[in-house]
Amino acid sequence: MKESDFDLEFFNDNGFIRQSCPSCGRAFWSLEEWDNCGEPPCDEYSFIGDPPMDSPMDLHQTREAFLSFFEENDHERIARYPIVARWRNDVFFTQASIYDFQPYVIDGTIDPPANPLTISQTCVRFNDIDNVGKTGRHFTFFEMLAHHVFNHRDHEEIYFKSKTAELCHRFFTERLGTDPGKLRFIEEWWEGGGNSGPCLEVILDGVEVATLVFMMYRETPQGREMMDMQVVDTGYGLERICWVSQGSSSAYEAVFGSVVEDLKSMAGIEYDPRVMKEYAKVAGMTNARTAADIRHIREETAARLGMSYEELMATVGPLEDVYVICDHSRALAIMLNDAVVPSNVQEGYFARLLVRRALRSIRKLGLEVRLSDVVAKQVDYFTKVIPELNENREDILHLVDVEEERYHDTLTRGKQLVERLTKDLTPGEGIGGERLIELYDSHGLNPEIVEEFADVPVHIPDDFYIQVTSRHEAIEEATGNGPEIRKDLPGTYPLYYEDVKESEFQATVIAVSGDDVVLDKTAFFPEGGGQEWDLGEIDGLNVKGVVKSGRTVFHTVPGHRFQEGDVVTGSIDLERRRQLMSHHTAAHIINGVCQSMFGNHVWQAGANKNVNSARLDVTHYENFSHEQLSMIEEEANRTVMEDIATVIETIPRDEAEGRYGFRLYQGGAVPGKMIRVVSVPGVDSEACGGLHVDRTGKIGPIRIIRSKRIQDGVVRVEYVSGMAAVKAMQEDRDAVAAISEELNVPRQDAIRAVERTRVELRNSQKALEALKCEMSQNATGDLMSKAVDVEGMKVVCHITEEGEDIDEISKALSSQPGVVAVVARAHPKPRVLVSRSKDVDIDCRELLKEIMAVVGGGGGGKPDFAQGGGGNPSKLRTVLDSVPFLLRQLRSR
RNA sequence: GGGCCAAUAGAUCAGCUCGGAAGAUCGCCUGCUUUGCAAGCAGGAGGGCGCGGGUUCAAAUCCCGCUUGGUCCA
Repeated sequence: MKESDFDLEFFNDNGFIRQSCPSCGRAFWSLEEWDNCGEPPCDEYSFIGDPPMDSPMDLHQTREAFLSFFEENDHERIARYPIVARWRNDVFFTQASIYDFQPYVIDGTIDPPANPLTISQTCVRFNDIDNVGKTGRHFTFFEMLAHHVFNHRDHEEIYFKSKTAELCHRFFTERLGTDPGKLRFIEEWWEGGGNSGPCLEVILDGVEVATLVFMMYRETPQGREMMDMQVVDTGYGLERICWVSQGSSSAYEAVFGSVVEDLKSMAGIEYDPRVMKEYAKVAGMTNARTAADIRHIREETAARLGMSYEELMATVGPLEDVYVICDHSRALAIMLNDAVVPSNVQEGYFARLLVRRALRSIRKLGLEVRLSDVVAKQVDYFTKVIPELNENREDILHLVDVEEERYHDTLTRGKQLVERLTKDLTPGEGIGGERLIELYDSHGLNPEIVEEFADVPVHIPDDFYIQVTSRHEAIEEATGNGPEIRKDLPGTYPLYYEDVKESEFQATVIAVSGDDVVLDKTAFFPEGGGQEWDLGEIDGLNVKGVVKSGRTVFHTVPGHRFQEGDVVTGSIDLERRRQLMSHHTAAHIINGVCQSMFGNHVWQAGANKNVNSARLDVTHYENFSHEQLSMIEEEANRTVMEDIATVIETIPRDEAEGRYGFRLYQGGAVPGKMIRVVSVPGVDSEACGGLHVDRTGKIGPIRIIRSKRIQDGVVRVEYVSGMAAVKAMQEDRDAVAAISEELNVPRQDAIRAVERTRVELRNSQKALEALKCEMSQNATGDLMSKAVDVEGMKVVCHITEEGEDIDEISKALSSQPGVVAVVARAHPKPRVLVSRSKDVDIDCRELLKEIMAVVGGGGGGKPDFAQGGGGNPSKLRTVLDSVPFLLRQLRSR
């Protein structure tokens, strides 16, 4: 057996005993000797009703106890990071405190904000969402308390394994008053996100209260490598510790404070602590993974209490719904505060999921409460630790209301759908199988709701959700890799950041590859941040494109003959650049205006600025109205006219974040220690690598063209500014002038004139149609007089001339009594209609068949009307003449 | 990022399986009945079947692509 990773000074000097658990076989350290490792399923909870700590703490007290303890022990307390991990593109949400420092702190790109540090990080995880409310310990939203150390090999070690275990032990014993002998440290191995290392699970009275990870290795295809950075990554469950301190029957009872009490009394729930205690114990023993596990927990609990499954569920069921509402409303408050806009894609979907699940629980309990009211309680409860919650209060609650309304609409649609569906069922037939799955998967109606809406039996298979999942599993995608970065070339010095108005420069060619030229320095701005590249010339040759790869700028200069070492002269098309800068600064202003106008949930979701037009995508729950677009336009132009000096500074990342917050990262993740921040003071500050005007007045007019909802939760604002805006105004003016001229009216009357013209056109079309119909009616008299009598039927055959309406003539003829009408047209393609009066007994299809047999082509229809076409038009005359004969033949069969 | 469902009259939908002259209900308009209202009776208007291709004598209907909305999953 390999030597222990945890032969620590702290354990050895203080008399800890290394033991091995007889049931799971894992090694653990403790001051006392134990029968097992203490973690379920080897052991069960023993703190319920008998907390091992000095005094019960609420959530806020627990957090404060932790953070202040580590502050007193030389850790710097830092603020939480947002719950949407915008600095990363591999995940949506912050799921652990270490996420805050990945990848740039861990890989050494930037320094940690403090070292060592302590934090309470807000997190969400959705993988166990089905267990929330049921197991007594699962949450979607939780806080991870942590102390972190980043030991780089170039610096002296701050502390590592031994001190970590010591601090942990001291926190539980000294600060919380836990009996030292109760703590057990299980040796484990941790792997995640391409890293790995040994770890200790800290067990207290049957529950894992902390995990101490020592991130030391990088897992590569070549094997395990030691990292330059040795990281202490601890995670203490705030909710767990709070729960243990109270010894309550479930974590939910401990952490939700007054919110859970309010809901219980609203729902009129009587709480039986004896049942819940047993339930929590059994749940704690089970690694709840599937619906079957949950069922097992319930059966086991019922057996222990000597009651039936149904009796147990009558007690536990409503409580579970209360807990779900508490959990989901809390997660929503934080997520919406951190600017998640509910939608049907990406991170927004998880917000929608929470809203809908919470509403279902409210519905099940029959509560007369809006979800936003519950979220408001959570906002109130958390605002003392997250002050922005109060600032964003209105915005958060509005988003919840909008989303509740959306679900209401879905249910209304769903109800109609189910009613229509059940109408067509044969008596006794129910809804089940594929149909039930489709109602959920395509229409958002889960089986319980369908059951409620339907007045027929609904058969819900036990593995319903598994079937839904398997539908989605079938296809696995292969995502392509991004463009390769050439790292073999030296960097290009960016002259464009020094003086945006300097158009001429000299530089030396340092590499050549096909049409691409690399210079030692350049004033050409490469494509980036949604801003298009500069155009211009190098030694008189046109530059077609400029891109940056890594730190190297490539100029595409077709037909060049440059060689390494050549000294060249570049010149920039400054007019173009001025336009691009105008569009770029305008984007920042529009973004800032939208945020202050509509709320904190508005974020940039994408942008593009070229020379003729520009667009900015922002997160928002509905498209902007014309009035709102006008307001945005007015406000943006006001900012322009105030002629504010823009500020561009390159400052350390932590300083920038401290000053402007995470709103900086409108354009997404930005690597590096130093960040270039572009500010329009009082309006907007963003990390941005683009080129900007130095005063907002230079933007010129900003003109919003239109907006459209490009996906649920994202609105695209199309705009132009500067000379492009002037051009757009001119185009509009010219268009209106052209329209008025065409209509021969003064421009202020143009709209009325267009309306009138449209109505007139429409009336004329109607009149023409009526006229055609009338003419056909009139023509019937003429045609009827030429009718041939065949066995009492008046047979009319006619080939239409130019201008006659074949359909109307056919209809008019057969609306008279006793008629068989064959109306044909030769151009542009042969077409034959056979119709008859109601009182005539022949099958038009058979007659048509005979006719088309001669003409060629095909046809078909109904007994009283058939139509066909194709074939040879020159045969029409002859075949129509033979219709009386054909009819007689048919009759004689 | 991916799967599924949908788009037809002002609104809600049928018609699509299996191609053959575009329907229902509500709402709207006119008239009658009623002191008035709700309603009832009689009549009427209202439709480029989301867009673009293709197959066919013929497409709302079948095939392909797109747009818009909904929904589920990650």
